[in-house]
Amino acid sequence: MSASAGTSNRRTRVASLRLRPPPKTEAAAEPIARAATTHLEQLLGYNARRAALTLIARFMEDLAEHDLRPADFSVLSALNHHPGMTSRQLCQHLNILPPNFVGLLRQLMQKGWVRKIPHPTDGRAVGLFLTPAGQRLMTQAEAMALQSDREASSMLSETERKTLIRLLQKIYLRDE
Amino acid sequence: MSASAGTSNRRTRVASLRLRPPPKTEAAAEPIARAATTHLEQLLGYNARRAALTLIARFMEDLAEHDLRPADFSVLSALNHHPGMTSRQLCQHLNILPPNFVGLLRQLMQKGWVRKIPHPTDGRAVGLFLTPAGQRLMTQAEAMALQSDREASSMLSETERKTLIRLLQKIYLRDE
DNA sequence: TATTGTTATACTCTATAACTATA
DNA sequence: TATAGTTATAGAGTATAACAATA
Repeated sequence: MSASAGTSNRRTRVASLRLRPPPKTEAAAEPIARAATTHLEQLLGYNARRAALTLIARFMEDLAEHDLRPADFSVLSALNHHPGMTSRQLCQHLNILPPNFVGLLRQLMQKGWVRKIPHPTDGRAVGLFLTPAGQRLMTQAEAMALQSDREASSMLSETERKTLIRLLQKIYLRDE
Repeated sequence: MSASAGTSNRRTRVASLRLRPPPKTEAAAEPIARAATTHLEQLLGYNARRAALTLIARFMEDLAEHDLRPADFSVLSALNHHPGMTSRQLCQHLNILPPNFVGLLRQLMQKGWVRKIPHPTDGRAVGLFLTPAGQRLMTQAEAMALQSDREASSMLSETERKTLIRLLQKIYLRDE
């Protein structure tokens, strides 16, 4: 999402060009703002993306206070609940390509949140574990994530929230 | 989304490492696959993103047959229904940063789908219009988009689909 | 021969600063 | 002084090919 998404929410003040004769009815400059996306709004994919970007933008702001990005959070959360996963396992379950995981993991280790422990019998594999500092971080970060997510969707009732999650899962769980 | 998302949907065959003593109950290698994301699945943002990626992956495949990417489609669709919009207007309403729009527009013009018409009185502004070829393309592409979106969400009833769109819009329309 | 982890690399998307020409 | 459009550039995120060490 572009930076302007978060900051330039005011309406455009650019005058309509009227390069064509204006329609009979009063279609001024302003209505274009809504109408321009009207056709896209029929698409479920478009709506899901817009909502996801709205929710995630909020989530990312809050994560940044912990010096984390979404991928970091996903990895640390997985290790928090399933210590000892290997790089390969994490990549498969979080849909990260192994070459892209190398740098990510290096950062998490440099920050002192993750450590490697070689597998006792398989010299290729290395188990990944949160350090005590990593565990403390995730206790905070996971609570924050839950709260952040709730606040960003505070316009929904509890029933609506549950319905929404159920329908969204119906879409993507089909794929697995 | 990584390429593996579309192709490597089979279950992992990597054995669990068991670097720690296994829990009392039978926690084998396989259950990790589901459990690893269990905590994320409570988050609306996570679910919206997963669903959006699923829907959009399908959409992108179909778009590619027309040599289009999502941003191209958005721009052409806006121009299809609102001819004469300026670059600035398109950028604001589709949330594209002007510098990133330059190359995108250049491609659309090279492909013969869009043309510029200078504003008669404002020398800075240029109106954008679909060419006849661009109009023919979008007649096909928009029909395809609707069908693609329907098919990718065919596991939902018509009522569920409408509910889902309504709830998603409730989230992101708050922002505008 | 297959798998784990890695390096190098490239492409797309997104972002900022700063320029030009017009108003 | 402000706006429309542009250039150059940088940073994420994501992708592929190929390698060394180990099984």
